[in-house]
Formats: sequence, structure tokens, C-alpha cells
Amino acid sequence: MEPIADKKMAIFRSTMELVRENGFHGTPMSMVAKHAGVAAGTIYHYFESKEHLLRELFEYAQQQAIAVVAKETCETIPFKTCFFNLWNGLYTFYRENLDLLKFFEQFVNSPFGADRPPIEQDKFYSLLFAFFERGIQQGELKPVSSKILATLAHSSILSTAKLTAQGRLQLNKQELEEIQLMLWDGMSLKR
Amino acid sequence: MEPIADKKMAIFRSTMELVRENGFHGTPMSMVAKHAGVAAGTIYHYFESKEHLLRELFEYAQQQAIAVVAKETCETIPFKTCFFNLWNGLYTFYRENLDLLKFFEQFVNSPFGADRPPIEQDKFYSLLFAFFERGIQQGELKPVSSKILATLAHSSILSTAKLTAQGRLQLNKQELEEIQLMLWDGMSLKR
DNA sequence: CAGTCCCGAATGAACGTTCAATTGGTAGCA
DNA sequence: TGCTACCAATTGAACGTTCATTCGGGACTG
Repeated sequence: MEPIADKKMAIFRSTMELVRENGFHGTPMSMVAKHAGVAAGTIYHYFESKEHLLRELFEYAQQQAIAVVAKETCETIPFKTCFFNLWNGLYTFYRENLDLLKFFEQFVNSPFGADRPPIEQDKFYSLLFAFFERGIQQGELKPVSSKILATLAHSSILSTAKLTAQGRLQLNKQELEEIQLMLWDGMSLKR
Repeated sequence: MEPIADKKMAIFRSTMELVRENGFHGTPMSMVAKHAGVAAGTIYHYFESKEHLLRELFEYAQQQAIAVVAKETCETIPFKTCFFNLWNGLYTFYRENLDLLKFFEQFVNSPFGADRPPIEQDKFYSLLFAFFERGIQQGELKPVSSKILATLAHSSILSTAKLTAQGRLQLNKQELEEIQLMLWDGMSLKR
């Protein structure tokens, strides 16, 4: 991965921040330009169009999420530990990158999100699938489609992060653990 | 609830359908007007602005979802049965009303969604909370905040519906049941 | 001087909204 | 029954604004 030019990075960051505040349509290119300390024309030096900017930003954001998953799904650690690490890792990542989370959600629910590659080719989900596949192989999880397990787990992380981030719900450490435990109880074979 | 004028209804339906296909910003009022078989000006007879139209449509859509929850959360039916009924009822509702689901998701993740009332005043979630509260009282569910339980359950429904609706995942009847069962296993007090 | 990076005023299309005009229906009255 | 007055519903062309994008040029680099 080659380093990303300063201005390009600034454009990325500004876009994410502004989209979170003003929404997809509510952030004109001129606003991005001003916020990023860049001329309007400069954006078009780096991106073909607004749509391309948005798509590239999505991919960039996804890379970051992928890095978190990759980091937490370590083969050498016991599966159950790994499971909780992953949940916490992703949850913390989303909480610390609210701009990204909000941008993500807006993107996948917009028409852009419609023409994404099939889920098997999605690098983020592929990693998740592989991880849960491992859990099944090792006899830790119920023998259910790994896609189902991954989706269930991820949706619980996302919805928890969204809810607490918006301030619509406050959770202490213990409650967060309860959520993870419920998920584990539902998915695991044991007991 | 007084009956909604024909044209107003047509505008609602067209907006929902078009927003699903073209997204929030991608559907100009002129497009809504043409699709609804109505003049542009007519929309402004019923709605103050585009924003008002969108907000009213959201409320209208929410009413429908509320009706489903109200129908399925019957006090006289055993809690566990009710739980599965609710899951299936909502899931089926979303699957049969994709326009609505997509509109919903776009709305709550847009800046509009930011200034919604606190969750306690949200009629939809209040119903859900009450239902899960009942489960706790009756000793069927773990003594966890009903808000957590409700959120977890609903997010599993939403993500399942979204994924299958987009065709990114296909689930047969048995797999749907497995999802519900995992959820139940996680949330219920074991005996 | 060729190439890259960057600027920001200018452009033209698209959009939300307005409004003067038209229609259709209904209530009041003789 | 016929006449008038009134109002809500509806129309679509027109308006003013906003926006994504373009482009001619400046500045720095090798």
C-alpha cells in the first residue's frame, strides 16, 4: 500500500466528517474543498467525480475495518478468547471512528451499496466467515452456516455501537460483556 | 386515524419506491410527481417541503411497523411462542415491504435520523421494550436491560432481512429457525 | 520545458419551490 | 331548479439557487 498524498488524505477525512454531519447529499464538493483546505478543482485532480470519491472513501474505510478483524482473529489464540477480542476490537474501533461508522451505514444503504460485489468476494466478510468457520471446525460453535454466524455477530456489534454512539443508550462495561455473552451462549455448542 | 387522501397516498408510495431505487438525493420532487401521476405543485399542497414529505413518510412507515409488533405481542400467548411469532412477523413484514425497509434504513442513518426523539419516546421501541420486560418478569429471559434485549433481537431481524432481500444471502426455512433459536438460546434463562 | 500539483472563478444543468390560472364541487338562497 | 359565491384541489411553466464539474493558468520540480 503506497502512502496516500496529504491532500488526498485531507479530502478523505473531511468528506467522512462532513457526510456524518450533513449526510450524503448535504455535503457539496465546495464544502469538502473548503473544509479540507483545498480548492474545488484539486479534488478533481485526485478523484474523477463525487461518486468516485465516495466509492474510494468507502474502500479506504473498509480497509481499516479489515485491519481490525485481521489483527484480532489470530489463529494461535483459543477460539473463545478470540471471539471476545474480535467483538471488543470491532466495537471499540467503531466507537472511536464514528465518522467512519456513519459513513459506512449511509453508503451501504444508498444505491451505491446496491452494486457491491457478492458477499463471497467482500474481503471484510470473507475474513469474518473464515473466522467463524474455524469456530465450527473446532467444535466450539453450532454447525450453522458461517455466514449466518458472522452476520449475526456483526449486526450485534454495529447496532450496539450505533446506539451508544448516538447517545440513545448508555452501556457500562458489564452490560457490554452481557451482550457478548448472550451472543456466545446462542452460538456456542457447549453446555 | 382519518383516511389518507388518494393523491397523498400515491405520493407516499412513489417516494418510498423511488428512494429505494435512487436513494435519498437521487429522487427529485419532479420525479416523485411524475411517478405519482401528479403535478409538482400538488405535492406542495400536501407537504410543506421535501423534508416534511420525508419525515411524514417515515412516521407513516413506522406506524405500519408498530402495527406488526402490536399484533404479535399478545399478552395471552406464552412468551416463548410470542417471541418467535414476533421475530417471524417482523421479518416477514420487512421482506414483503422492501421499499419501506430500505427507506427506513436510509432515513435513520441520514441527518434526519439524528434528531429523532429519545428512544424512550419512540413508540416502536417502547413496544419492544415492554415486550422484553415481560419476558424478564416472567422469568423467561436473562435479567438484562430490556433495551439491550430488544436492540439485539431487532438488529438480528433487520440484518437478516436486509441480507436476504438484497440476494446477498439465501436462507431456507430451517436456517431462519436456527437464527431465531440462537437468539433465544442466548437471551433465555436456561432451565 | 515538460510534468505534476494546485487554484478558484466560470459554467450550465438540475433542483426545490412558487404562483397565477383552472377546475370541480358544494353550500346558500330565491 | 337555477344562479352565485366560495374554496379546496390541481396544474405546470417559471424562478432563483445550488451544485458538480470544467478550464485556463500559476507555481514548483527535475
